[in-house]
Amino acid sequence: MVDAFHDAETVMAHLRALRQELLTTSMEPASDQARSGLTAPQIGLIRSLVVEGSATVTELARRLSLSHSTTSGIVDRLQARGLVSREVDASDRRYTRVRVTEPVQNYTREISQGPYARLTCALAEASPVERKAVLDGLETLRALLAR
Amino acid sequence: MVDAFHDAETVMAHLRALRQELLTTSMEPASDQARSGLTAPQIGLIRSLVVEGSATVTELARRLSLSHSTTSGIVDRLQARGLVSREVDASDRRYTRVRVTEPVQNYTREISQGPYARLTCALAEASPVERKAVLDGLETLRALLAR
DNA sequence: CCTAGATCCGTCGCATACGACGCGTCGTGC
DNA sequence: GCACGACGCGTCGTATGCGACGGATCTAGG
Repeated sequence: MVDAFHDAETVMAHLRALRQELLTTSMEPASDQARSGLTAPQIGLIRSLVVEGSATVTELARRLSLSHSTTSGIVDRLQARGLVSREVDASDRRYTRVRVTEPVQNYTREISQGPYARLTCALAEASPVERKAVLDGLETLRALLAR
Repeated sequence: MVDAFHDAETVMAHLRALRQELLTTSMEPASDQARSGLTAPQIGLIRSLVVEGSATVTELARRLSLSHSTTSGIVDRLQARGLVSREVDASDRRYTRVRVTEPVQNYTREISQGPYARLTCALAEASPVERKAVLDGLETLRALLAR
């Protein structure tokens, strides 16, 4: 039991540090993201629209594992910049389809290597054993919490 | 290298989901935290003060792996509730020592099993192999990013 | 003594992130 | 037809989280 407590602290410290490195500090200097002034969540949302197609706000929230209100706020700011658009569905007026505007559609293909360049590079240089350890660890942790 | 890209998406999805489950939704129904109305970061800060002793704002930020401004904000809200106090150091007036107020000092000992009860329980029920997988995975991921 | 640098702190603006609430819209049952 | 629940959406209030800035304070060098 004492070990579990200590391990919990260790896990939380790891997760906090990872979050900082990947979600907020994920933008490398002189990268596309830094130049465009977009944040990681914003790029993730645009990428989802380009790769998986346009969707409603609730669908986007599900894709990004975010709440509906958070997603709505991100769409707000992207819409204010003219990067995405909202259109009310004609057949069912409850739905609002979110689309990427045309100029972005093309540009995004170039940077579509993803907002997680830092993480992607790190994983590319990792050995198969290391990669497996990372994925197994995260899957195991989530499985433990789901019990 | 396409694999690295796919793995990066998987890792990010895991981290997002874990963050939601542990950092924000970590408060179980009818737990001490839910009753007190405190958030996980707030409890973590108080716990650090009780377990590791009073400290300055910068020291607290280092302990919690947070930025100084974020930590200052958390202290602000705890101070507004009368749970912690700020005292200017007499010898060096630049420093502000943050302390837990007396009523909290005693109460906190009871709930000092940690704000991560959910995670602690999950780890306690995990097999040694599972625990090792979790810790190895997180350590490997951080080592990869530090390269 | 006193200027320069270093250090700590608080604050600001912004972007996430959540739950709760209310509004409009669609289907269903009466 | 029509009330009523279900659903999607936007908004509000609040908390976290960051970088950047400026103010106050100590310390070292002249």
